Amino acid sequence: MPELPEVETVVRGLRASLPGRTILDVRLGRTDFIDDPVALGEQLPGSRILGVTRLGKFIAIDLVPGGTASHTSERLFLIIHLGMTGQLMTRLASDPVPPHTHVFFGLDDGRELRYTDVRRFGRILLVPESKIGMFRERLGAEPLEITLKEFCARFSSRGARVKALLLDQGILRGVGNIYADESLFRARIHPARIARKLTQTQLARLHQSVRTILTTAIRLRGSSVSDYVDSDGNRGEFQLRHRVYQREGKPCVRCREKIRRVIVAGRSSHFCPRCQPAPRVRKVQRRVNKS
DNA sequence: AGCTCTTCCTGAAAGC
DNA sequence: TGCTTTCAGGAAGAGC
Repeated sequence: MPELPEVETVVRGLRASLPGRTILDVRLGRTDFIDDPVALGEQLPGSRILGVTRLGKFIAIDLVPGGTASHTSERLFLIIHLGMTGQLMTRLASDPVPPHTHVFFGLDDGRELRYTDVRRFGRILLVPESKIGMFRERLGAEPLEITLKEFCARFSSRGARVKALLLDQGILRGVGNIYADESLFRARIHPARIARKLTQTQLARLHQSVRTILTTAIRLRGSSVSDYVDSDGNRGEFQLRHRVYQREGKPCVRCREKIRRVIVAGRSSHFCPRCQPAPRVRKVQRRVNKS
């Protein structure tokens, strides 16, 4: 599923071929995941693409309005979240259309930017430049930019499980289930540990592990475990390097113990019980029946 | 306030 | 074999 490395790979692909193009038209299929579908058709045709950037797991396409709205409108950001099964690809308008393709942006070079999403957990919205600051403020820090000091500040005061905090987009933006589990394994921290009980050494290890895992995953163009493909339709390769994610019952690469899966923060969490020791639980007094 | 659980959706895979 | 059930997950919203 698309997390930071996958979204970064898509963004790099789009950045290579979209800037300078003009959106000619917008065609919509199902729209229940689009904040304001009417606005897409009204505001996008005629607009020119300036650039493509990533904000956490969001793709931001920077546009200059050029259509009927150009005399009033400021710059605009087309924001796309891929959810779980979303795919954003450029194709020739004449290419066959895969099922569950719900949005088509016709371009001035004979191609289309297409959004396909089986489960429609994704999201599409338009944000005017004047409000992009507000949008950005609700997101946490970029995991590849945050300093150790700031990282510790965001974790060491919290009573939630470390896994829940890694997934919280208001703390770090871009980490999802795969990279949370892989980072925790690398840092040798159990996903159910309470964040404020982690030592400085453990937090430092986690900070560095998140960076290492994400950087490596970007280099391998993301993890393709189900539907993920990049903007050219190619799969990633980081799934071949997964140490715990979806490896339940298989031997730990470090100690051979069987990888386990438990639910933490409502999410499947994969870990090695030997390398990532469980948090100490106050033993419940067990009353022994004496008679 | 802070944290966890539930809900949305579909198709693949497991279960019977 | 074929039908039914379960499971996956991002993030909003409900619940505790």
